[in-house]
Amino acid sequence: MPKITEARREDRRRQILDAALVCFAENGFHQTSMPDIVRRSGLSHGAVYVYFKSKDDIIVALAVDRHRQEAVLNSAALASGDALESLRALVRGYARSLSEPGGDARRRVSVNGWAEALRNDRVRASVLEGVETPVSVIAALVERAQAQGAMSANIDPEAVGRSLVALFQGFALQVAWGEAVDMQAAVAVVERMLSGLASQGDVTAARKPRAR
Amino acid sequence: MPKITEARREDRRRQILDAALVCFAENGFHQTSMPDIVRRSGLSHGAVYVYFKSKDDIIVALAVDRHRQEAVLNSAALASGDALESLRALVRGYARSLSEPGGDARRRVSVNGWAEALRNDRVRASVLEGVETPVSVIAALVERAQAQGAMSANIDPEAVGRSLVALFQGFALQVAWGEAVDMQAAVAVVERMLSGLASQGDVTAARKPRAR
Amino acid sequence: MPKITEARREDRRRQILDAALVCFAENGFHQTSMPDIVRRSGLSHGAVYVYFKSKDDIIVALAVDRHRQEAVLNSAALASGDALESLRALVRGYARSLSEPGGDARRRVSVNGWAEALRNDRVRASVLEGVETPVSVIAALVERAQAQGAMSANIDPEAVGRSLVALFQGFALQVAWGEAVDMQAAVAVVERMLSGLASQGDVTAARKPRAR
Amino acid sequence: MPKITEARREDRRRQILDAALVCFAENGFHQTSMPDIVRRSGLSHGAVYVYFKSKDDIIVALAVDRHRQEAVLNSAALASGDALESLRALVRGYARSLSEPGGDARRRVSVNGWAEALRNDRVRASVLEGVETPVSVIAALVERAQAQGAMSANIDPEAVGRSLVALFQGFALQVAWGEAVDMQAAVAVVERMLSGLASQGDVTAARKPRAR
DNA sequence: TATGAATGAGACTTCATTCAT
DNA sequence: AATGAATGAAGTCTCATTCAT
Repeated sequence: MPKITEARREDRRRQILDAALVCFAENGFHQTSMPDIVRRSGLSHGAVYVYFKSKDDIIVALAVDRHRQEAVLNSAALASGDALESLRALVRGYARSLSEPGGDARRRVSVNGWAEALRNDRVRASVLEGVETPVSVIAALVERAQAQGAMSANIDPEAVGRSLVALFQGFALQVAWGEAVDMQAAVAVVERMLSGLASQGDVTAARKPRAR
Repeated sequence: MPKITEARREDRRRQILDAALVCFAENGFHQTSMPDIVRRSGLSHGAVYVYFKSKDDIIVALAVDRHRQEAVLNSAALASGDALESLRALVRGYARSLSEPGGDARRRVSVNGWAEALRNDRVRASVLEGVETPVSVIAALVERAQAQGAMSANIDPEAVGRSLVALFQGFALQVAWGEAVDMQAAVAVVERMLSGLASQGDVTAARKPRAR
Repeated sequence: MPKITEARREDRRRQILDAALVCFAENGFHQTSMPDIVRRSGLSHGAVYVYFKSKDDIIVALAVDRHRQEAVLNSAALASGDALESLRALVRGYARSLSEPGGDARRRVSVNGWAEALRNDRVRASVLEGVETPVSVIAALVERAQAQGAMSANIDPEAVGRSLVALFQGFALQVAWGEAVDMQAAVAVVERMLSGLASQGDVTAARKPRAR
Repeated sequence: MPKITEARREDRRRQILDAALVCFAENGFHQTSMPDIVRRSGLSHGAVYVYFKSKDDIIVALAVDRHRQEAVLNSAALASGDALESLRALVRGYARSLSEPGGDARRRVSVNGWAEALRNDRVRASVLEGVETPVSVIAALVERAQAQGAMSANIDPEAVGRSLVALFQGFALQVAWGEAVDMQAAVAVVERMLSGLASQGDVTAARKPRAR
């Protein structure tokens, strides 16, 4: 029989996470103090601790939130029939999310999360799941494309997954730094790169067998 | 007139930076304390402050070191004549540096540096220079390849630069996390992708107009 | 006009005190938090404050409870006729209460109460009354024994009271610590000691004047 | 090559322990804050932490100090030849230490230590050793007295040890509380009690002429 | 140069208690 | 009567850095 409604409870949580996101984006996890978050959230010190047991829990909650949002993006990709086209759609989706205005803070916090994942097991779990999922989705699409004859059979599906994910991790990094990334041009290049994986690319492969 | 030789001075500096690298790799910049570094360096607290004015200076010094090492990798690429082959060589060079055994600490610290670059101007300068340089080198190679007719003219050279750099930033991240990245397979995929940028890729493009 | 019956009220009180006793026995008064007590009592935070104005009130209530229980033990002693035998009975009563299984928590909390009595006036009042009462009872028995000729007249009755109480305070302490106190052997020794106070001891005393 | 001499170091330590003793005597361990100790010691906050890793370490250090002082008292007792007289000397020694003017703070802290020993293993170790040592010493003296025929053979030596120690623990408690304990009268009673353990104290006393 | 004791601000978190519901 | 969210003061401890030696 809680004294406040579930909705209000969720509001408070969000209020804290929003405040934390802004602080973390500005100063990183470990140079943001709890007083910073408290101040920005407009709540009292103790109130924050009602909703989150520790600063670490706030960091983890943000990582989980982030991962949950991205999951939606990925799950949609497997629906369509044309595997190659699905891949291209996925690429465009990633690109779009990197161009999203107002997503700055979230992108900066993501980069902080990558570093945090190196030593914080809970963050690591969330972040790695956020990486492994798209890798698997892409690998599945590649396999489907290979089955459809649209992609050369001697390509390692997982390697394609890791490569595309790596590509967008790097883009995310550059965007977070505020570098002048021309996302449209980048997508054009990536689509050319994808075409290198398509079947006709094999001709090349046949002519120039790679050592391995 | 220094009371110790320049060589000894350099030794001390290295001793401190080595200690700091290990600590930072393990715990990140802001969860490593000066006492941690002092302890691991085997020096005294005060001695460390003789060589570095602040903890921040140590972080920056490591970033600069890192950047200096990478510069070598890039500068070599422009020498050879065949631009496309140079690109491939560059790719293999990056891949090799990611597989280098014993480079773990350095790679982990790099990821921390990416986050640090978001808010620490001196680190940012160093890190961004470390990104812009290869972007330019690759763009130059692409332009040369286009001039040689080995690459389609309607590709944005800088976008290729950003893409390849992004790719390896992402790989670096995944490797730093300890994920099972099959670097050899990855290189194979990247070379296929590069072939998508090569001239014959255009033929494909012409034959199979992209939906969008 | 209370909305709940007096019985229910008393139940709640007991529920809280029982929970507090367990917590205090485990962690002491000041390392037990109100949340600890609330959790263990199964009540809500606010409910506890309905029955006790403060944490201090809970501590005092336990001290008073304890004192009330012990009072019974003492009051019985004055009934019998043979003073010396009454003393022995008292000793056996104390010993029995120290051996009582399940009394562990109460004994541990007592020791905490002794320390608390050093600075908390309300606890002090309760605890000291719990000491002064048996001292008086024993002194009265000694005086009666002296009147009956069963005990040397030149013994200070209050000193005997303090001594016997001290003896059992010390035993209580050792038992609370979980030391291997052989209570039966201890009682045997104490009875021997009591016999030293009995009349025939005087002969010795007379023959062998103490140095001091 | 410490920057300060060992003596100065020891001075500082003592300065802190003295301050802590006064604070603990006044308010107990857990109602004394580190700022309290810092303030009274006249040192800076950080300086205290140079000498003691934690508040707990200060508490333990006091317990150890205390135990070391008492050890002297006990070790002396085994020297003399006459076991019964040694026992009496021990009793007078204990009594003297309870009358020592200026020992108030130390006695109050001891009582706090007893409570602390219930849950703090390091304090417990120190405190229990401080109890077990005199118990053993007394038991040894009793055995020697029995061998000398000065004490009835059917008395449990350890029980005597525990009893005498208990007696003085109880006295210490009453003195710490500031009760009007007439130590001289108490010693007189204790010596009578001891005589109850001597051979003639036996019911059999008449039948069993004592050696001495 | 080098030492390491010292500083004191500030970190995270918990607490006893209150009070709107 | 009872709930449990909220308060904000205060707790312990660590930190980057300085400076007497």
